[in-house]
Amino acid sequence: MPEGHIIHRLARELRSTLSGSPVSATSPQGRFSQSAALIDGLPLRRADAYGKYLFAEWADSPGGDPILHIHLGLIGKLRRVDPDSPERSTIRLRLRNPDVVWDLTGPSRCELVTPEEKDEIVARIGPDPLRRDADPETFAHRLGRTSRPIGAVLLDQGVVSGLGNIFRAEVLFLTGVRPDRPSRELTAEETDAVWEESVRLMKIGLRTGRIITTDPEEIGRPRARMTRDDSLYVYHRDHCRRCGSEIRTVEMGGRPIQYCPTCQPR
DNA sequence: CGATTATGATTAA
DNA sequence: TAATCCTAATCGC
Repeated sequence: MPEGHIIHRLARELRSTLSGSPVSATSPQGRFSQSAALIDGLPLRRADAYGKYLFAEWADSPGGDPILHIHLGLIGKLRRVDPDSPERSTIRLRLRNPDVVWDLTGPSRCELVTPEEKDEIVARIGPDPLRRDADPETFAHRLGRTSRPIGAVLLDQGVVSGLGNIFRAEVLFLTGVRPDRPSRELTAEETDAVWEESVRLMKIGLRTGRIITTDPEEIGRPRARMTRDDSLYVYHRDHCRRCGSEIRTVEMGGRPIQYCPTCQPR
């Protein structure tokens, strides 16, 4: 159940824990056995995140270097587990080196791709606020091209990649934009603000490993000591964390989004 | 113990 | 829009 910041953290952790020695790859569940065999015993060359898409590239393969593409979807998990933990039947992929074990369960995508296929995937998705090479102008351009509500557009990974249901609600709260505003009718200032808030919030997520969008000054305690009730303004709340107004929920982009009718005027 | 829910996205209709 | 995929924690009875 991750948004982009979690995928970036996973890429970083895969790099730091799996580099340096050959990695064994197995599929206790069986569904990925054939592909796992193709990367079994290879060294990790690199691991990167683009939005919610994770790529692990392997070296020294006789048949061209394969790239493992993972997308966790809504329920997928990639977690570091105790090296002695049992091989449960839901583990699609287990990666192991002399020190650590990683288990992948419930992914919506787990496949080997070629470098060309990876490039196609990356080319298809919009800029990722967590990447240095992200281009805000591409984001602005794609926002201006559609009349769909901004709330739906922020979930469209072809427009901006890495935002999920929590970040989109909180970004719109912090920029004072109602989710039902037609995307192309946002002012240039609002569009800039939506991008900048996405960058700022996701960086905090990357640093802390949690989605924390509230201002520590406003809340009166540091982020490290915030409870669930402190950390968000509108997502899954009954009342606005800032003004106390009753939060409204509407369906947008196929999923519920919350907003504050007071802090987010039309 | 079955139903529901969850930070997602693709495919079909 | 709806159906579908996949897992696991939590909820309601």
